[in-house]
Amino acid sequence: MKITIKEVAQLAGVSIATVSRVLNEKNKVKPSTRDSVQQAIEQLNFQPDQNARTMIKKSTKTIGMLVPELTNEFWVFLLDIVQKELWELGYTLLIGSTDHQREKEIAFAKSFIEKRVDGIIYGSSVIETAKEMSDLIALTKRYDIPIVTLDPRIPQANCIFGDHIQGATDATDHLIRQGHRHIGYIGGPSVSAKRELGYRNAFMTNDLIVNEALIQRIEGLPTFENGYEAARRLLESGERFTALFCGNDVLAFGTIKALEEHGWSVPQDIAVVGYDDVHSARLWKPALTTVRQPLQDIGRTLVEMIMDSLGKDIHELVPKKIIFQMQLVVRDSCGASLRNEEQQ
Amino acid sequence: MKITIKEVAQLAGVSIATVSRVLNEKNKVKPSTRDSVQQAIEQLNFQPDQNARTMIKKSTKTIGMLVPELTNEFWVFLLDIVQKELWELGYTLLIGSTDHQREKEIAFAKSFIEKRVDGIIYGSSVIETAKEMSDLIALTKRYDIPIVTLDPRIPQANCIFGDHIQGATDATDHLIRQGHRHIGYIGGPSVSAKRELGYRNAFMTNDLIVNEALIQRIEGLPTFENGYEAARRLLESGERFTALFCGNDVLAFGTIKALEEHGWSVPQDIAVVGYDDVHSARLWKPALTTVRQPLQDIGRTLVEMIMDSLGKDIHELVPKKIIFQMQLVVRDSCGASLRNEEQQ
DNA sequence: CTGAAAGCGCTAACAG
DNA sequence: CTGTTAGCGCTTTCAG
Repeated sequence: MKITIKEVAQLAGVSIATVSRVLNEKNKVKPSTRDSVQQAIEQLNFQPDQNARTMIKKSTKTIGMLVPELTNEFWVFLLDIVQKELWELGYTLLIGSTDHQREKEIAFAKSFIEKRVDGIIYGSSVIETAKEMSDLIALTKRYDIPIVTLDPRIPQANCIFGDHIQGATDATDHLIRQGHRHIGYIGGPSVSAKRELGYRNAFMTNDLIVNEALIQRIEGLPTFENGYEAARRLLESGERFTALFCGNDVLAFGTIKALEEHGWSVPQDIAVVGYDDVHSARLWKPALTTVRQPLQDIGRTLVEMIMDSLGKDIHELVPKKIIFQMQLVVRDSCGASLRNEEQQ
Repeated sequence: MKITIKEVAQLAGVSIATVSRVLNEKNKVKPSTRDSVQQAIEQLNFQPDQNARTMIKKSTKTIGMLVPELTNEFWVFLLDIVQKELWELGYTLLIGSTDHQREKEIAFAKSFIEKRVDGIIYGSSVIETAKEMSDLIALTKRYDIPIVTLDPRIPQANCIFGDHIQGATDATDHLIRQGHRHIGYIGGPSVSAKRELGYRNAFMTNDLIVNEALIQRIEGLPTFENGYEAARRLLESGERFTALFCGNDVLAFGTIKALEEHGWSVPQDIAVVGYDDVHSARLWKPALTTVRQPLQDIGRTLVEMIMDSLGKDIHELVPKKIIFQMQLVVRDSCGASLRNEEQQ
């Protein structure tokens, strides 16, 4: 039993055009007719078919969002912010969790395009080469679908990214200032390579040399378990190290676990710094020193940018790039507070 | 520059009907024409418009999912499972985070209906009365949209729920068996009331009496912060208690924090048990004793049920109710392992 | 096997 | 102010 604009029109004793008018609050409809139409709508519990609307209006009022994983607080909180922000603006969110896999990204993007989303928010930590991205971009251009990315830099698109080189440099530099010289790094392909670069950068600017043996790249996802494993490998390598900088907080949590199982306590025996400043970072024991990404700002800007590009001709668009500063948040795991106490 | 089935037909030198046929792999199309059509499709990078399709096929290949919050691992992991499961089946997920608010639930549901999702997965911990739910159900019935719920029990719908009375009873009973008599409960309206009932049930079956002063109901969301506050209130009340059962793990984490700040260590001075067995429960210090919800099974069943009801006439449907057993997972925070060691 | 034509439910001119 | 009508892009009879 389908209920369409036709049934409403019939019940209200008007034409479908009139019903459409009261639905869209456009051309003034005589109050009395409007009332009877509205009454019919409520009586029938009529919900206009968005798909039919879309065919004409060319807008689905939905945005597609691609995230690499849903098991990392960072992405989930971002998702949450974006979703709420969009809802306020009358949009709903279609989501795709891509597991950091390029094929899934493309597959989801295609399905988004088929659904004719109004825009795509593309979050990823995979490093993109221009060639590899051309599919996605070509597709979205083809269908005039604006896209805004978080972290991947695509010349033709609006992009937002954190200054991870700066963030990672600050984190590593902080460790160096604490007197550490043997600092390891735990990261990998699923973590922005910028963080490793920042780590190296801090060494360079301090005239120090990186011990390549202290760099552990995890193969799979940047999970707790993989952080744990990476730290174990480092421990077993026999190399000497007194501090560890981890590509993200979850990795740092796993790392701390491995360290403590090994009998080392953080930060007394070894300093650990994470990245992201996920909600649980401050709750962890020890409270994690980490690099804060301005999540709220990022989420809002993402939505702002996508909304901004909606009306416009995508081919005329001058791609904007917005970069966010990262902020080192010193807590317990790096041992800085410990040192300060000693000095006092 | 929009590219439609028309352009493809033109390029391939056939009618749009033929293009449609190769798209839907139906009536055999002569291999040679099929090839040229397929070539045209690729050349133009044609993505058929799902909205137009939907108007005829009556299926959007998308499912809407309502969750109360995205900042609790429980719902996020469930979301992740559901999303992946659906993707395998060729469906995409529209999400709505309702903040435990009834109006948002209805508003999202309406927007889902307008988009003509094929089905709705409705997760909530809000207690529903038949009257309050009638809107939502009436709406979905009206538009033949199947709905399956997680935890709310709606007579006319397929429902899945955990046996939270059993789970909470087991948890509390375990504490009682450890010798605890002064056991508090931290919960509230945004946590299934079943958990409080299970808590009470354990007291009854053990011929003990609940001290109502030890029940703390949080007003807002069941967050870390609110768990912390509830525990503080309990601490300040001056009431005596040696164990605390928390309505969910996040609440338990906050509780532990408050307890430790107060100078009590868990589990030596006080036992704490949570609920859900969220991923970080085992990583927490102390590792949290909690009640495990079979998340994987729940997610899968949710998808299974919604898929199951897709073809069928919703009005003929005999609502299924599936109940899942909860499982107590004993770790460190309840002190059981501690006692065992002492006894040895 | 393939094309022509009739809609799906709605909006947007265009008349009245 | 309101009704008629022509599509939106696609699928689906119904003929050839």
